[in-house]
Amino acid sequence: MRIGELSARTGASRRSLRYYEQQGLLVSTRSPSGQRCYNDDHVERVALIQTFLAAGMSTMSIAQMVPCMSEPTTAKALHALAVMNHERTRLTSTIDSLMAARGALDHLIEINRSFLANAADAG
Amino acid sequence: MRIGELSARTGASRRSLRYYEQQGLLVSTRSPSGQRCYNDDHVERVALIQTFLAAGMSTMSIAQMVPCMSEPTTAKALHALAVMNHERTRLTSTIDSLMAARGALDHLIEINRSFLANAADAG
DNA sequence: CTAAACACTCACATCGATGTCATGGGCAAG
DNA sequence: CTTGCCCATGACATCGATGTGAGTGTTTAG
Repeated sequence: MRIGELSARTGASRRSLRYYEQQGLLVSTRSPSGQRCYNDDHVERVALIQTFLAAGMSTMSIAQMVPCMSEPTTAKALHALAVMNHERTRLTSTIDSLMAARGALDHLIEINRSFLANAADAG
Repeated sequence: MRIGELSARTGASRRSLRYYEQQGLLVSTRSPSGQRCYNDDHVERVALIQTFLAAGMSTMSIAQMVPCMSEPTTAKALHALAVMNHERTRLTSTIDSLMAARGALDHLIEINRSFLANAADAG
């Protein structure tokens, strides 16, 4: 399939797909005229990229974790593992932050409800 | 206290503190010469702001949720409540995304470990 | 009094993923 | 051949919180 179809299937814009390739997250074969060709595996790969990007990872981290431009090497795998552990730690602490924020928000919501109840009584 | 001390106590830069004020997240009284004066309550307030910013909320949302520039009104409280519920939904779905990403990451880590184990056997 | 440390405002720079526009080639249907 | 749609590349724009630097006034310690 060409880029338009991959875009439609994944929800990623054509612009983004080209960007992912430029950043080494995605490879494509090219037709004789230079157009990008993809297969079903690429749909899954883009989904993974989207999952990671949505989690706030940078394209550089993703490229290091899930190389696609070169053969896997022991050295690269070790580096990838280090990056993955780092990102995992970051993810977990971000999740904690978000849960803390949600707790604070719940508290505020409660306060706000009380204020509105009092206002209703008074008014 | 002046801005330097508030910065030291909260970890927010002076630049950020002035920005929060400009965005309506923080108020300060001014000394005759124009310097900002804060009290202990401001330390807590900045902590709350940091919690929300770290959760990816915008200063505008925070300003709507926790107004400090004007008297609370029923209308404003209703608006604040709407924003809070919206942010809460967003937070929850972001947390879900992060946990999904962490799951995907764990899967990759496992694959990577297997690869390294095989490489060690072969090498 | 003086020097150091702090504060003020204003303006410009930064980062990263993505949007958008310009310009031009590729290909199928009429 | 032409019209219309898809694709290619490259350059510039965007957003929001924060960094940074210039130029100037303020407070405090010696």
